[in-house]
Amino acid sequence: MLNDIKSQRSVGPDIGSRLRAIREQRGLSQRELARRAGVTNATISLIEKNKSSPSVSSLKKVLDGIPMTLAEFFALELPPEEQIFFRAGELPEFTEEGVSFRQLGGDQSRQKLQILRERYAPGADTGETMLSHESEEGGVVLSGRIEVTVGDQQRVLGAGDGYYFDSRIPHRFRNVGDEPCEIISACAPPYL
Amino acid sequence: MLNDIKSQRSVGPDIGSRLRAIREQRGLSQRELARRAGVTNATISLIEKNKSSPSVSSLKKVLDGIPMTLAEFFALELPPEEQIFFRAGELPEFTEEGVSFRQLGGDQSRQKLQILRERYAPGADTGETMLSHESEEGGVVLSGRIEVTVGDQQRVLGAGDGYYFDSRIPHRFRNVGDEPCEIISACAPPYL
DNA sequence: TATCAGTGTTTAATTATTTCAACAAGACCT
DNA sequence: AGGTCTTGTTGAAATAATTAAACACTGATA
Repeated sequence: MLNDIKSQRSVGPDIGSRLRAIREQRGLSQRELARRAGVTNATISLIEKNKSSPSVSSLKKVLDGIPMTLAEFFALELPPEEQIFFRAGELPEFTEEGVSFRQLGGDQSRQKLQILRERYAPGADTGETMLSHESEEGGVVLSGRIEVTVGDQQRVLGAGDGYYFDSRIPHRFRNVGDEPCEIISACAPPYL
Repeated sequence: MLNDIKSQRSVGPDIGSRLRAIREQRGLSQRELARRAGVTNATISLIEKNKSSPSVSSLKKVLDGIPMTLAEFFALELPPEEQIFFRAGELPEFTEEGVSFRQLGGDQSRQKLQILRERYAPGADTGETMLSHESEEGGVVLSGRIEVTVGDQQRVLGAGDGYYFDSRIPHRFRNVGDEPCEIISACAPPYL
């Protein structure tokens, strides 16, 4: 390599910008992060400028100083949005306090399976009293961001992320973003 | 480094085992993967035996030959107990003749509900012999176009369209477009 | 048996990364 | 102004990763 790793063959993902963004977001200087990570500040500088592609073990040391796992770090490169085109559906729609449901298959009372296309307006919430029913349910987030609480676990899911749990565990959905969140979910047996 | 990266300071996560497991699962030899990735077989061997910690750019090259993203690779951390949340790249994937399935919720044999993200390559087909099983199933098309045959009914669905039927009725899915088709589907009880 | 094609491993040479140390620019204080 | 912090960057030396080529092993075939 001469000077810039990109001068060769545009090799390597843009690790540098991501690391810099994360570091700056946490208010750490290159030297401070280097100290916590047990590397030199030069290493941080070179990585951030994409002048070297760190070994996995080096990158792990750096991330330990943040701290952040390798999985979390690389998860940030996931597709920004799902490319989905919707045409006007024939699905019946039920709206209630910022949450709209459109359901596949007309009569849910005679079905084993309930499939919904859910839309949460910004700030919409299934409510402070947690939901709980005799089912199992799961879903995939299409767009937006939603905070899912299941028992004592809580995470914010984005496009492409999913969930699956026993519906008897108290749960709650809340759109914590500033844009609507769309989910395709399934529940068996149906929850009315 | 002297001989073994672990002789130094037990540095680095166990990248080697993970890479080896993935490679063997796909039925690739070290040399074949090396050829696809544009590296030498020695590199693969050393990485798998944790005798070298690959640079991120090298690891990316290797994963491109599988193919798999860095995020997916590092997201492959085994569920400690019951897994509720799934990151986008984290879902286990099964591919067969142009159709790939990624499933929410690890163990389908103990679940009431099976939720899949399905991807049909252009021309992919569930087969001339119609499917039939004791379930009910439905889904929503995210992108692409797919011809769905259920009993004596047949339709081509596009993005946003959906379906729901009794799985005992013989059915078949076929990508009649020239681009991949993605579907989120659900089935209860699971069809193995 | 001999041979061929495949596998994974190992060593020396090459190439890349990391360190050590110095440098330049900016902010802040006296 | 001059100090004195801090910041991020860069060059030469030290260290680690990658390659190229050979090795040893397995199973299939003639």
